[in-house]
Amino acid sequence: MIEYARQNMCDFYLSPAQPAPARLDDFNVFKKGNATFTYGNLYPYEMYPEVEDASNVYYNLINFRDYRPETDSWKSKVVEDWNSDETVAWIYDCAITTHGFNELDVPFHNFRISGHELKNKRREEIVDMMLHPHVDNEMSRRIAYTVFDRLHCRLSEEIRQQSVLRYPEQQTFLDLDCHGNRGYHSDYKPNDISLMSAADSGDDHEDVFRIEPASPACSYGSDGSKSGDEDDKKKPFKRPPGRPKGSIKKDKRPRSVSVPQFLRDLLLDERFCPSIIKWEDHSQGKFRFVKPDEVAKLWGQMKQNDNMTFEKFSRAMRYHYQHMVLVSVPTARLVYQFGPKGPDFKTNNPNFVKVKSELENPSYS
DNA sequence: TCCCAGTTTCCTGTTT
DNA sequence: GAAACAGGAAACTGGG
Repeated sequence: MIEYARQNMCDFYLSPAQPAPARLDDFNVFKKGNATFTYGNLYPYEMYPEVEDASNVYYNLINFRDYRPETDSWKSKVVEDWNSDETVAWIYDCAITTHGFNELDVPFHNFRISGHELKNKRREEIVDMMLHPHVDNEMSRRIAYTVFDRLHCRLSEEIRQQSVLRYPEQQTFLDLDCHGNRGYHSDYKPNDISLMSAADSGDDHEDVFRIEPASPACSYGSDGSKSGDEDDKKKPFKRPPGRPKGSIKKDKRPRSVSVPQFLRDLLLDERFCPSIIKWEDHSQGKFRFVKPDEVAKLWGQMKQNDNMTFEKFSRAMRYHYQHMVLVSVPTARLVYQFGPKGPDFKTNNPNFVKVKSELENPSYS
């Protein structure tokens, strides 16, 4: 039916030569007179009770006119090299084919951009692009999050493949795929590459965390000096403070995400908020660690550092007090606050509180 | 080469 | 007493 509408009705009633308002009128006339059945099939009322006119269908049909997902050339290219057609085709494959979203809910025309532009979009920018006046905001946000995640999974995979080609003997955090993280035994799947997006430089630390306690080359005392006396042999290996020497320099990569950005990303991600971290007072940027060790573990996972603890992580957080990126919240334990120089943490749904319609239609969440 | 920002580790002391 | 917090110190990295 959709195909029929796209190929016939749309072409007939929505001539490209006509100005948009006229075409919308035509479509409404068409809908009222003849095509209620079609309209009902495109937007089943039980799923979209808020849809009361044909404009939604109209706008999306318009989108289809501009959009021809015929190409699959994106499959053999890196995101960076996609042209606008390939970007749109990938969006279709990702959102519709793979994740089963309704094709009429995706404003494809907003995604007629190059892969280079797409990969530089932030999560909220993707959300903005996905928003459409005639599509439910929560639905758009859900699609956008899916698209964003899949995009960064793909980018991660591209980097991983390049990394394997360049350093086949080395294992980096990028070996963590999008469906589970090697060595991470938790219910949480930190597959949101936004959390890792710019963390490529983190793999410079990979050697850091591979120091074996028995390694003669690493027999440093706690004061950082070499020592080989009996006491040190008895004591378990104690890593000296700071980053050990010997990290291999590689290609220049973007600087890692900072601790405040990492926290912000967790708080804006439904998979982590409110299960392990949540907003205490979103208007003030206050948040609470629900499972501080899990957050630290995620940070360590991202940094390829199995030794990360909340104690160390919180020290990194406290470092940001001095620049007012974070501010302390006295008296409240495990509660911190973004400062005036902190990252943008705006969201219209802190802690992902279910809206009424979602509660009434749990199958749609 | 130097400096700075950011991070990690260790540590001591304080507060809850 | 344990956990959380605060912050100094040192060592390191990447970037300007």
